[in-house]
Amino acid sequence: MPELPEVETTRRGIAPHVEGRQITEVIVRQARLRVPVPVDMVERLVGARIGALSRRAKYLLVPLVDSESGDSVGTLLWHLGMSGSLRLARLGELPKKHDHIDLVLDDGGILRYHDPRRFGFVDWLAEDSTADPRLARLGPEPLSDAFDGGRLFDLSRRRRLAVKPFLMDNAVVVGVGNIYAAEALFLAGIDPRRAAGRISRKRFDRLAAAVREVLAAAITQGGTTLRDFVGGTGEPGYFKQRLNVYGRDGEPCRRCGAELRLVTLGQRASVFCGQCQT
DNA sequence: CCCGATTCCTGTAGGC
DNA sequence: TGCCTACAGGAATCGG
Repeated sequence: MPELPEVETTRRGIAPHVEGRQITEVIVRQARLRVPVPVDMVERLVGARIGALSRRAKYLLVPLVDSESGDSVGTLLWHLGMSGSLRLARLGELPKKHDHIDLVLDDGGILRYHDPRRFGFVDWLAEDSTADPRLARLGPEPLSDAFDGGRLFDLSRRRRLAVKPFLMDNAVVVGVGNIYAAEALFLAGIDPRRAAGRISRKRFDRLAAAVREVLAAAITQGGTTLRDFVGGTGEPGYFKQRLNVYGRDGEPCRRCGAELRLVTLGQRASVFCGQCQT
């Protein structure tokens, strides 16, 4: 499911094919997504040109400029939810079930949004996208210098929340969902149930490094495909075979052989090794 | 402020 | 075999 590495994989996959292209037609087959598709999105997009794609947290940002003047006309804020994917199709390629939105481009390409569970959305941001509250409240990018063990330590003092939901809080650090939180905690040797406020600075340094390591490795592998995630050019991600704990409860720990345990933290399944993670 | 619970959605897995 | 239920989960929101 799309966490940061999957969104980044999508961005890299589609960017070369959509940047600089003009949108000639927009087809919305299902407007009832997590956030309803803005009613005026079609008229705003048709004729506009796509600028340089970027990513913030798990959001894909698609800037649009006026084809004539080059002036910014706004930005699409796209979230893939848990089952969404954006991929390239060719003109004439028939939509399948759950292909909710097509952006038809002037070279015959189609940017096609597919989302069976409709937890994703696309919304319209006017000129100054940083003012949007969904972006303004976000913590630092995990692969930036602003994220480190010191930040985790400072924000966690006197907090009794378990470290796993703490790490998944977007105000702490963005882009870390259930899969990569579990994997990073395994790599750092930290029990996901441990209260965030009772973890040392040294162990948070290890955790921050583990978050960076697992996200960078997942991006290299094209993300994690559990069921149906595909990158921008339609290929699955290959990080699943590198997973140490996520989805492996009852199976042996790859490090020590102990049976991996399953607990619920913050209403999320959390798998860990009771031997390796303390 | 902190944190747990609830909500949205649908395909799939598991139980009986 | 087929029906039913539980579960998957990001993030906004609510309530204690």
